[in-house]
Amino acid sequence: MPELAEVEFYRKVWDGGIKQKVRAVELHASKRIFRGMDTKALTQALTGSVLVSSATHGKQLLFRFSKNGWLGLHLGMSGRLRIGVPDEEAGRHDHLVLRQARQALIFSDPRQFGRVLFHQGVAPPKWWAALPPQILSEEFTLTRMTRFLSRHARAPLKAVLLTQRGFPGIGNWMADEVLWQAGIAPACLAGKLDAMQTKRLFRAARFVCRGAMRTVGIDFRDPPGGWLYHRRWRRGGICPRDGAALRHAEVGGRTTCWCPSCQKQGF
DNA sequence: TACAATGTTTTAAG
DNA sequence: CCTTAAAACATTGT
Repeated sequence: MPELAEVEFYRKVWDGGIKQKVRAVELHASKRIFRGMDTKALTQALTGSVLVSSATHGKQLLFRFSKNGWLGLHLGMSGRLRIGVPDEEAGRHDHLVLRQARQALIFSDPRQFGRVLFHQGVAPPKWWAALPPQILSEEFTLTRMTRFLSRHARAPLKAVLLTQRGFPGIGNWMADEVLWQAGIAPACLAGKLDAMQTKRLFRAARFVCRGAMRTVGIDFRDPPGGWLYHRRWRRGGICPRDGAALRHAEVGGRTTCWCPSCQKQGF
């Protein structure tokens, strides 16, 4: 499920536990979300520590704890964060539970495509520091985006937009939304855009991120009215802009929805 | 039953 | 070494 704005929403869910001590850590150590990490070290370090702050970067979540603990989470396809009562019994998919006096912070992920990372140190983990510029930041420039497109010139734009090194936070529905708002077909190759289309893509990427953050990112409400989002799931949907029948097909390895009449192939 | 699901990683091929 | 495409991952729901 979670893309940029959904991740931001879930971050705020756990913020209810800020400034409070973690009394106990419960986790399903053998589950895939803990692959390659030391769950004993995580348990040891977080037990008795205090949740200090949280941040998101694209689809990445980082929770900072006292005693130099840094908990990184990725929600994958089906992950979500929620708050439970302090002694809530962990369900089958509740793979990580941080128990505090007033509530339990719960990470559940049925499909386990998500991931848990843990780092102990004064500085933030290096994988966090190495993340590419966020789309809504100053460092995400037209020049940078253009360079990224040219490096993937022979791939369809849909696939390029899903690449987290270039467009951190963009997922399946946001990629379709960006392309629809830019008026460019998803199968158009990234190297085929002219300067005007490139600029439209850049503006659409930022506009969609901002609009999602101001709606989904606040309280999980739907994205702004008039967006493709509201029509893309049903078969038989029509384009909000010109009323043409929307098309669905697999592009760049993912189910894709677009308007064949107002989204143009490059030349 | 079989397939698809708002995602990444690994593997293989070009 | 770089880019691209496809399969794999685990579970649920249609």
